[in-house]
Amino acid sequence: MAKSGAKSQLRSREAEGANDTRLALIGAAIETLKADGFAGASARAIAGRAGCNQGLVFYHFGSVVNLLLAALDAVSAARLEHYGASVSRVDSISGLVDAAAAIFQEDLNAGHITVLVELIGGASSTLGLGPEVAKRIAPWTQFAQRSVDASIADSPFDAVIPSGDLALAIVALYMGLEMLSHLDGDRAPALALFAHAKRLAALFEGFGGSTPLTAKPQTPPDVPMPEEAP
Amino acid sequence: MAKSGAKSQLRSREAEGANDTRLALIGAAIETLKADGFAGASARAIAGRAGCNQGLVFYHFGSVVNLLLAALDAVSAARLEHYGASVSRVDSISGLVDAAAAIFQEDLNAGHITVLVELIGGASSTLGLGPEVAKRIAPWTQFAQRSVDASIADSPFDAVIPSGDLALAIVALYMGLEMLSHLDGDRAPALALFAHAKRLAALFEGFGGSTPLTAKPQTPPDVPMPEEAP
DNA sequence: GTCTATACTTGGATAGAC
DNA sequence: GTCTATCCAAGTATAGAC
Repeated sequence: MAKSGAKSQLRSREAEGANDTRLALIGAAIETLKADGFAGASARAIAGRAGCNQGLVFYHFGSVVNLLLAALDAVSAARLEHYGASVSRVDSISGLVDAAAAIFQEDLNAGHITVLVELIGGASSTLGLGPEVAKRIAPWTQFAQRSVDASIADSPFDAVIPSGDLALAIVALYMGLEMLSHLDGDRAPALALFAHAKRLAALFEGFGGSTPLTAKPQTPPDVPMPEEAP
Repeated sequence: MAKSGAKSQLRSREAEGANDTRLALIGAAIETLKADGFAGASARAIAGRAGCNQGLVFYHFGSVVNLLLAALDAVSAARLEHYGASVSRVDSISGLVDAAAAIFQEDLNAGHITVLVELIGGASSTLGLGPEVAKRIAPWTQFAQRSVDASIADSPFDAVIPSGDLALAIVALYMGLEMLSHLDGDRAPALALFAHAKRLAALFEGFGGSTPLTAKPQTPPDVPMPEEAP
């Protein structure tokens, strides 16, 4: 953040400016993690991107790692809110796959998952980071499990695999696809998987007997999703 | 590597010693990537673990990144050879799942995949590393595809999802499960997934009609696997 | 709150002795 | 081929001026 031009005489204005730099640093930390990874996310690189001084990282967050965790918090909160909105009106497997495909494409293009993946990788080198990151991933798997429960409860699916284990697999697959797609810059194969998943979902719905095999069921939501965790 | 004690007078002995340090450095690089991640894999840390001087990293490999890539080559070669031996006598889906479960447990306990995952994460921060890592992952997905082809060709599976896309998903899931298990130190949920996969495989074999639903087919290999890529 | 300046540490890489 | 010594760049973190 540049100097605040004219000196502000109101406490509220000063606090506002301080909050602006906090947000600017968090945003810059997110972008730096996406572009340069954990190893490249230094206080200097982040502050440079935010347009402010390097020392402010330590003034506002105490350490670089704390800033990175604040960045993860921000990404996690924003994405979970968006996921909830997308999935709230889904109550079929193929509908869930549709929503997941759209969400995944967004995440892939914007690099949201990269933030998560880089911090997991960085957790190996920074003492104490692992548990903090794990704490922030839990809501993702919980959300996945709730979504699976809501749209699969009455299908034959939950008989063969518990929703908790399926949620873990979904999150793992999500992260793995992000890594591979990000690595060779080719998003097409990962997106193709969702097309296959949709076909499989239609197949399962056919076995369930509730919906035809080819048609895409767009039933109105009669069972609202539970509220998001705060 | 410690000093070679008595001075060796044979060229072959000297070359032997040099190769020993090369191997020691590669082994130490692998262990350092597992323990301290990409960000912690410095020339000093690796050489310290190998018991030799830091300068030898640059003498033998030119740069730290080159040593890390050599480490990935070593892990990749060793694991692919082992995978090939495990899968070579498999020609059913449930047999493949059995082999994959055993292999995954080994990889998880030994941390073999961590080497791969850390290098992918590090590729974001080091210019030019990405393509080199991608080049070394290709054999893994190719192997997965060949294995899927060999044991699934006559099942209804390949009608709904091409083996190439399925192979990508398997590798992605493999890496994602490694990351999550490594993060919170709990391997049980990932391993539970393989039990579910086995049940699913038996289900598919039942639909295929070629094998009974509960029995594990252990037919001798009549179609040898193709040779490994060099 | 923000900036400049600086102390301290670690890491990549090279030169030269043995 | 290996080691010691060293240079230089980059990073974390703090102190003090504004």
